[in-house]
Amino acid sequence: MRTAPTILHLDMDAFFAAAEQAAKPSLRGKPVVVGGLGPRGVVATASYEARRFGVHSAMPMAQARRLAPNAAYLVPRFSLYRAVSEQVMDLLGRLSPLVEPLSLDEAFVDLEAGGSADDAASARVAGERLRRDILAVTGLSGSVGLAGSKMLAKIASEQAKPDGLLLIEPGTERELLGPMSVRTLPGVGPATGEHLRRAGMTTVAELAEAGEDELVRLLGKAHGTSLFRMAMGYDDRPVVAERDAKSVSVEDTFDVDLHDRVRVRIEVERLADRCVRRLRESGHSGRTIVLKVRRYDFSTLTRSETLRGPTDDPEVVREAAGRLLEAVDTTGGVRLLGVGVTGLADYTQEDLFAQAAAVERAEREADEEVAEAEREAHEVDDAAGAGTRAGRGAWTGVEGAAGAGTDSRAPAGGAAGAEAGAGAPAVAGEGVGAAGGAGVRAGAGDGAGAGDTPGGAAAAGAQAGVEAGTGTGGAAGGSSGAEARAAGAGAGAVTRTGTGGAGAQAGAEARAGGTSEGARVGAGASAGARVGGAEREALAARRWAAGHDVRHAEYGAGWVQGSGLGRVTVRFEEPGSPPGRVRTFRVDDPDLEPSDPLPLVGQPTAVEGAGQSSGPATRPKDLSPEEGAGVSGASERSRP
DNA sequence: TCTGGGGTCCTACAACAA
DNA sequence: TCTGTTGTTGTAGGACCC
Repeated sequence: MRTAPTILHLDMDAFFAAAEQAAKPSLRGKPVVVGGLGPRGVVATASYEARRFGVHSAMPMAQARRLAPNAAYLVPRFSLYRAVSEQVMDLLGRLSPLVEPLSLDEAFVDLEAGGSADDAASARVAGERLRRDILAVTGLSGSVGLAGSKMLAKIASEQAKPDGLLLIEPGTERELLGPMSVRTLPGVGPATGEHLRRAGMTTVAELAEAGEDELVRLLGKAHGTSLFRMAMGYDDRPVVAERDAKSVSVEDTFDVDLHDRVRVRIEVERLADRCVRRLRESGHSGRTIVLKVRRYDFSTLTRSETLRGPTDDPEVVREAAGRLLEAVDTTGGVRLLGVGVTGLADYTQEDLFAQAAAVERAEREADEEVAEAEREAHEVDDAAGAGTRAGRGAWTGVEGAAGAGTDSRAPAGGAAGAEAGAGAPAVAGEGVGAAGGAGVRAGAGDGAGAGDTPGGAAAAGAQAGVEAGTGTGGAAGGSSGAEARAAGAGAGAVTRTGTGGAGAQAGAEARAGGTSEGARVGAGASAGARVGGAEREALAARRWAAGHDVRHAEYGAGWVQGSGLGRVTVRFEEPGSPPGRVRTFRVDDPDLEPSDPLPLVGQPTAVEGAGQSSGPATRPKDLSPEEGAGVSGASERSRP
């Protein structure tokens, strides 16, 4: 607990919804709801206009639609939010090296550690300048809390919302907290709140009066002790800049409960693969595999298994998850499945036996990937696809070696520069590439005919450090490729699979590798050849998801307002433009393609003293910096 | 009229070892 | 050798957060 209010908490106002409003001029001042649009979706964020109708976070989307039928309903665009978040975090980093992000839109900053403030006056100046800078750089508003502890800074920013700043003078904490609801304190949710209410405690003052022993008796040691300290205004948790991830998990809620045991098993394997992908992207391996099952009645159970050593092998995780599934009764239906990995390590202790099996496994996976490809095709999200960007294959996009082409008779893998390649020219999915040699990275590709099942997709390096890739790209094939990266000397052998035909999975891997080129290859072509009418509709709905950015050859940038019945409706406007006009196209209109989010404001040249900064070239008119600058007066909240 | 996804932390209990 | 205690690990579930 410090004597000066130099811990800052920033919370962006209705972040997702505000970002969408900034990106879409026609939505400014209107109710906007961002969240899952499926039958089981929930609200992630509602704009302040939508909140007036009673819509709030975590509310079922169906309920939100009843309350605010005329609001704009959009799916989240995390790529946009991440980009804005990075800009904001960058600004925070200028205040102090000690920045603790809590989520995309929230962070603590230790102003004292950065030398930006050492008393109330300088902290207030830093907080107000930060709000101005955020507005200038992103066009969005954020609320700032300043206090001598993290807990109070967070409470302060909450009280300051929206678009305000509140500073809590050290020494006034108990007086301030006393009349507040127990639910104000971090860690008191619905269950604990109800527990305390039954014990006759509804305000923070009543918690403090009850005493530590009573709270420990009610809530247990850790929770009781920490709650008592918070009620007393004590909180000396430091701002921690770097936190190691402790687990990685993925989960899916299904639109309709799954009853077929085989299908459940397939979904678990898919999730295991996705989880491993995420695990690898984060540079981790893990030791404990966790399976999560939510049943038809919403009861949730988890089963876990701890391995002898950490792994990032998809086959190992898949098998463990499969074993765990065996022990779960799924009769009645499954609503949600999840696969997670905990006990993370930043190295992989590869099982030598698994390495030996890698090649054989890659072949088997190639077959399985065909089925996977169809599924993934439904999930083509920001992987643009549609075969409009023929070019390098997914893996070659990552590795830089020539490989699968988009022709149905793709020439096989080649080599570029110092990289050696060995490939087998393949016509109908038969082909095996192998490469050897220390430090050599080789690419091998095989092309499959239309609708063909790709054959061999195996490659193995003979020595440590060898990386061999095999990719398969069939123009109409929905074919898949498997890359086997094997190392004889035990140096981090990894097996990977990529789906060339569907684009989605390969795209994800390609992005991880730093290029999105691979994401563009051959998605629509394979999907279109295989899916039926209803599925095609679902695919189009995914591709033209409400709110996503598009570009039309003639009309320029816009966003999807809706799609269905083979049509997609686009509003042509962009962050700096006036509200735009709406036009409707066929979902397969060749002039229309998905595009990346545009910056919310023009890139300013300097942020230093944002009042004098060049400012955005295209600042949204209802988010002028003057509004943000006026924090000290009207928008600041103060306690009576 | 139902209840997402990705996390963290805590508690309880059983098994086991020192 | 048996018993009790304590600490650790694995497992399952719950609460909470954004």
